[in-house]
Amino acid sequence: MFQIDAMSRTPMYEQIKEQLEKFILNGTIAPGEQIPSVRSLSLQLSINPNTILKAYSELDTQGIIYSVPGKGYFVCENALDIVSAAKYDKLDELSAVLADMALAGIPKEEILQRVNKAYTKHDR
Amino acid sequence: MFQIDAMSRTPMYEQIKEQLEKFILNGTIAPGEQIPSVRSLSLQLSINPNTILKAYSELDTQGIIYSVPGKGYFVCENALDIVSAAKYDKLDELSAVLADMALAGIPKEEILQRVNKAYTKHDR
Amino acid sequence: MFQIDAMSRTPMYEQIKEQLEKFILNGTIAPGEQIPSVRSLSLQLSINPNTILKAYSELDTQGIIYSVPGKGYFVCENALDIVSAAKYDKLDELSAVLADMALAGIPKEEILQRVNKAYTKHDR
Amino acid sequence: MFQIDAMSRTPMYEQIKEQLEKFILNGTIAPGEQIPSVRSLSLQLSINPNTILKAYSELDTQGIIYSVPGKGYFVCENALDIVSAAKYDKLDELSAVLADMALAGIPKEEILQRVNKAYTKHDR
DNA sequence: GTGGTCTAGACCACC
DNA sequence: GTGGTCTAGACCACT
Repeated sequence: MFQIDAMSRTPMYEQIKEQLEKFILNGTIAPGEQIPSVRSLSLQLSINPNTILKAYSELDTQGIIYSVPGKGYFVCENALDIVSAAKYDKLDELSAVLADMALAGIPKEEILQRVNKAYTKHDR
Repeated sequence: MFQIDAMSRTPMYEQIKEQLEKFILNGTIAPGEQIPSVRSLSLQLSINPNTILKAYSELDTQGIIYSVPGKGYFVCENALDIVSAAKYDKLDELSAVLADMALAGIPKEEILQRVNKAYTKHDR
Repeated sequence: MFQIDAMSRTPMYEQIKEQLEKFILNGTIAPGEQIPSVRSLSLQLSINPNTILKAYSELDTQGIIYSVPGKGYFVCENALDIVSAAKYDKLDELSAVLADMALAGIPKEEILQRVNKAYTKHDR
Repeated sequence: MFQIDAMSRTPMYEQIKEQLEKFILNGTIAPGEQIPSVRSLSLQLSINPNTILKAYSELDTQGIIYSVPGKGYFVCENALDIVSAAKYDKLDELSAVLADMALAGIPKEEILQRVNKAYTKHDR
């Protein structure tokens, strides 16, 4: 389920956060559901438990998951809203990237094609 | 001309690189032209000269600028092509971001609006 | 009667202890009276019996309740005094919190209002 | 300056957070000022650097301090507001404690005396 | 079994 | 020198 690239320059704990957010968005993990325990995921990915814990506790701080000590981590009921809102916050960043690309002479059609691809994939 | 945000988590030398690339793309600095010296820029931004040097030498490695010992740094003739090509390489990254946003339920119109804005600004 | 919040970061057994102490203070449960059995309470709250047992045995150690093997747990005669004394011990902690709030610029009136509210509610 | 009680049940990193917030509130450390480096504080308190880092990065997340990699941690300009707001959020918790104490028969005068003490100390 | 705190030590990036 | 990531392993509290 989870897949980590240890060579990537984006930290492992960030990769875990991103993937879990993705799983929440696409419904692989539903609100209220329990997520893999720190230990089990650390074994599965052959990663140190502390790394998993860091990812989980940051998601906890953001209100996306919550911990029940002795039982495990669970997805918050309003997790979907929070994750979506976070993505909205990245729109300005997107605008900056687009402006760069426009400046670099990347044709508008190239961009639009990518947009369409992203949104038709979602329709399925 | 250059502006650095010390609070940002993107390294200062990266910020310098990005800004210089932008200046090359929008024609503020033309190919063959000399760019600010390491010392002058370090004074202007009150930044350690080593930080400027790191940015410049990476741009040098990429073939975007070149150094003439004793005179300074100059923009390569084919700098524009190289910078543009680098932006093209970021298209796949863009696709990934777009897919995320589609999944997050951000309306396609919102994206298209941003695309149009970026490209009309460029028309000027 | 008892209500447990599994999402809270305060342990369940602590919540049970606090609630039972509250019931003793406000007279819902009188000294000498029997309290819910470990098994029945565990069923009612859908909680592991060990959790209930831990709460009860700590209250036992404190001299607030006592167990009669084969019959159940009962409230000690002097339970009220012991619980009250425990609350007195928290006064210093309260002072520290108040000092913090004073430092944070919370107006004294705001505090006094809360004090009055707590004590008028008690008059009822 | 900082003092940690390793025996306390409140985690060391929490103690560090609390003390730093206190220093910000009482003006010992002003907004914009640099705070002790992770390493220096770890040496001074004979505590592992990771423990300091955990405290600092949580304060970073809360927007109370910010890090400039390679330079150190600094107090945010609006740190005072954020810390004060956090204390306000604890008012409801205070109300609950007060209600408990009222129920326990602690005389109102005892409470008022503590309130006055906290607020006259602040007047100095 | 679960999460959570802490330690000791390594390595990297940035300044 | 600074912060930041990651590992390995210990110990505690909760269920």
